Amino acid sequence: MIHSLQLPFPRGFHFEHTVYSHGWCALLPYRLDRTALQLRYPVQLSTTRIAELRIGPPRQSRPAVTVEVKGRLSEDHRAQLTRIASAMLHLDLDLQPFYRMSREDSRFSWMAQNRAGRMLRAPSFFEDAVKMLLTTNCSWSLTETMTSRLCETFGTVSPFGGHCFPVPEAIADSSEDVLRREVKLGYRAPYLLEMVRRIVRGDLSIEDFRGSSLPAAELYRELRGIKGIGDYAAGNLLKLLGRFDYLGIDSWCRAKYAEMYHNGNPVPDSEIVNFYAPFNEWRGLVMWLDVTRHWYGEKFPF
DNA sequence: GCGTCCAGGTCTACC
DNA sequence: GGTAGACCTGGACGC
Repeated sequence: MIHSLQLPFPRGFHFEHTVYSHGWCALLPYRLDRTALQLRYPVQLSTTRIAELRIGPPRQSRPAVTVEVKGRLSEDHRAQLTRIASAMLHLDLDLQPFYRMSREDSRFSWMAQNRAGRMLRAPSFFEDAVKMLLTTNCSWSLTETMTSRLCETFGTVSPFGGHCFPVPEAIADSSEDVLRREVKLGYRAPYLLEMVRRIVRGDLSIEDFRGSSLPAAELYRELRGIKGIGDYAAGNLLKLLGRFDYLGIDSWCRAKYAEMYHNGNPVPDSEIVNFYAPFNEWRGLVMWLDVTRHWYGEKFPF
């Protein structure tokens, strides 16, 4: 049975630019119908019940958000799914101050004009953190493969196809050997295992990062305290929390910046940091949009 | 077919 | 606090 959800969309929301804001839409359990521009995601409502969220192109300026689930949908589950869809699209992020700032600089005013900057997230910060760990020191195709194998090995089978993203408990009961041999995480295996076991023990309240009022520097320090999360991963996880104080520079950003501003000649990170420093608390977002600007004029790569 | 390099890094030991 | 070296995987590339 198909149910529709009503979400509170902020002014200036852009569905397509949110979906394609970075690579998350290409990682399971997200499934993207590129022709219809419909994003699907299986949500485990209980041990025996799974719903599929379907977020589609705008109708009357608002994306159509529907849920397919066998049978009736309780009010509690409807509210839960509404919260999840809202969290995925990061609808509570106010980008108006960022757009006002970008309009003041002709080099970056396109960001406001394109309503860019809202980044797709996972339903949980746990999933964001795991996926970020799996982007470190490898090609994008390997990130896709590792994520798929993680879902297939530990996630519940969805009646709508594929698997759900695993809960920490499912991975915590496993072993480093399984994570290395079957999921092929390599040296990331002990990092993931330590993270999920800390969560299960109650030593790491990972979902508290979302909605935290702590200063960005404090959140950054906490994230760096998770094994396997370094400067790059912590900086980019902060972006998924709506904090853009850190750049999260990786080799791809480095190369793109060098190509855009130095004819491809490598520059030290300190120069990139200085270049975006005037944008203060928005500098991480300005950098990311700047180095991905060609996506908006040409074609999104995912 | 085989060896090497490296990609959307991080940790640890050492200085 | 700065840096060298080790670390998994898998695709690209040269031979």
